[in-house]
Amino acid sequence: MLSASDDLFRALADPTRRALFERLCQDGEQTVAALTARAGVSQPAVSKHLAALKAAGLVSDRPEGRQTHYSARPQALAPLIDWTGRMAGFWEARFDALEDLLNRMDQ
Amino acid sequence: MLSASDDLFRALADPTRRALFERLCQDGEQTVAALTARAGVSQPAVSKHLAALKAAGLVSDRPEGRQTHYSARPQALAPLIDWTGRMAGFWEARFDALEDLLNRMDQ
DNA sequence: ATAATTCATAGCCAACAGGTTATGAATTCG
DNA sequence: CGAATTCATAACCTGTTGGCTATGAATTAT
Repeated sequence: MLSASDDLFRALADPTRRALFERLCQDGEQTVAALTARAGVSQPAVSKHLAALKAAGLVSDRPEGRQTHYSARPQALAPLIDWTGRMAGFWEARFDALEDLLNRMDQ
Repeated sequence: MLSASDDLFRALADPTRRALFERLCQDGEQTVAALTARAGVSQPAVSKHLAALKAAGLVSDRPEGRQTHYSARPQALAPLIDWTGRMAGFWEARFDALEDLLNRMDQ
């Protein structure tokens, strides 16, 4: 059962990758060089992380001359938001059921 | 910069672990044996996953005799929800700024 | 034309993650 | 007490991951 959002969860699991995505969300489009300058890892490492983010749909790239501009695609977070919502939803549902039960016991 | 929610993201990265958490959210408290029955992996594997989930605060355990009951703690998802909110927030802010700029250019 | 810049890919390596079987501790049943 | 059950831990193996350096392709600057 390989969900499509599997890539999403896995992509966000790495702190370096999350930091890259955060920067793109905050500051908008950036070149690889700009991202590398603050990433704390080598340029090839950054490129690989960006490839992973792209595979998960979290970023898109815009080649222009010899540089590549990357930008965030926060829409890609939707499955994650859905999932957390479902989990919280299940929780509420079970909580409501308990409340119901307690109410009935009260009578 | 090792964030506390690092464990959280990493814990949710594994599909087997997510499935365990989902089951606990849906069906409530479960023993290790019950979880193992549907996990598709061995009992020790399940125990290890549960330990990881517990380390991330996603589940709590309740030892009772020779069995251990696990249950979900969806509150632990809060940092994740916060984070996605911030990312979307940054996005909106930048979007609004762009809209603003376009409006001003329009005049 | 030559040199420099920007990025992606290849190749390598150490560390980690997820799986297994084996085992042991604690509890419960006969 | 002895046997069986339930779970966690240990020991081990393998594939993956994240990092690096080296390199090459493509573009831009001199």
